[in-house]
Amino acid sequence: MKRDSRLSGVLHVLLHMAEHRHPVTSEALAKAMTTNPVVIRRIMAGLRDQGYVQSEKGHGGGWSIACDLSKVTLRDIYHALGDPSLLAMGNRTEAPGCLVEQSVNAALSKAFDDAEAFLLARFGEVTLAALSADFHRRMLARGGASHDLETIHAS
Amino acid sequence: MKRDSRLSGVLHVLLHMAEHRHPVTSEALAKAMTTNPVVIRRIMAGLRDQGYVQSEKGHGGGWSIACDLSKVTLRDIYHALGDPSLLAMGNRTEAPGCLVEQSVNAALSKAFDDAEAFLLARFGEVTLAALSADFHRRMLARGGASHDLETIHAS
DNA sequence: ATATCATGAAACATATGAAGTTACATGAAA
DNA sequence: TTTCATGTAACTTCATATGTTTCATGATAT
Repeated sequence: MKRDSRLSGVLHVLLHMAEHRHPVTSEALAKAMTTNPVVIRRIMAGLRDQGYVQSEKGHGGGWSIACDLSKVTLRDIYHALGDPSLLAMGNRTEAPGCLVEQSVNAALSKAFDDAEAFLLARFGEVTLAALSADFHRRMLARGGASHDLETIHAS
Repeated sequence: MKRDSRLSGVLHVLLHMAEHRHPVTSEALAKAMTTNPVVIRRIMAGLRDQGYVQSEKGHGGGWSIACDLSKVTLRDIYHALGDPSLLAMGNRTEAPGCLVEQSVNAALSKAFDDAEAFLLARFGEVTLAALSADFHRRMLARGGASHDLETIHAS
């Protein structure tokens, strides 16, 4: 299965935005992500609706953080993306008449549901602030280079 | 993401086969699964290679169980299918130069890897015999109807 | 022998959804 | 009023599970 990388992408964007005082345009973010500005706007739409980020039009416009990074977890961001599928596997039929398939579904569903709950719980343990802090640690370890988005991505 | 239902499908097939003494044809299995015989052969190929089932050509041919159901787990079957993706999500880039993305990847990869290990562990706890036993319990609860594949799926 | 049955495998079609792209309307700032 | 940036719709592209057709291979029954 082709993997959904929206969560990965949106986190990347958020952490870059956190390094900027001023709004960052979709175009600048897209360049850093090697993608298209519309893709950025698309994955940011849900976060804007939830108030995690805000967008401004016109000169000096762009995206900026609108929340306390220490209060928002990966799970919150996941929900803001619209709860995309976590698992690549699923049951063949949801409400089968066949008793065999009911047994199979029961066993698999339990495992699937538990795995999803497990993953969501993990997401809930990680705040955006923790991610950002980890980034700053890596930055220092590498020699404390610039926080600038373009500089980071130039390497 | 569209979900992969091969594991679900192959388990359904195996449990039906377990109810038959004689080989079951791909066509009969396909009819029960409302799919195509070639699809059956395709998902069974890996299991045959691993020796969990065997196939015979010609009159009276078809598929039959070739293993001890109490010794084979869902995890074994999963591997026989070729280790398909378990998670629908993944990192945007595997080996990013960007330190921000490295932080994101590190956090997500840990959660993803743990969730996969969790799910595989669950699979490893369930034997085919346990699934079959669960089916028989459901059968008795419903009044102990026929084990016949066609009868089961006629309902 | 040969007709029939069943698998094995290749080739192709279909469907779904993420990702990428284009185009244009909306609205804010210089 | 020109420029910039987002908002949104529509479209293309791509990957992959699933479905289908076709024919070769081999086993069994008559």
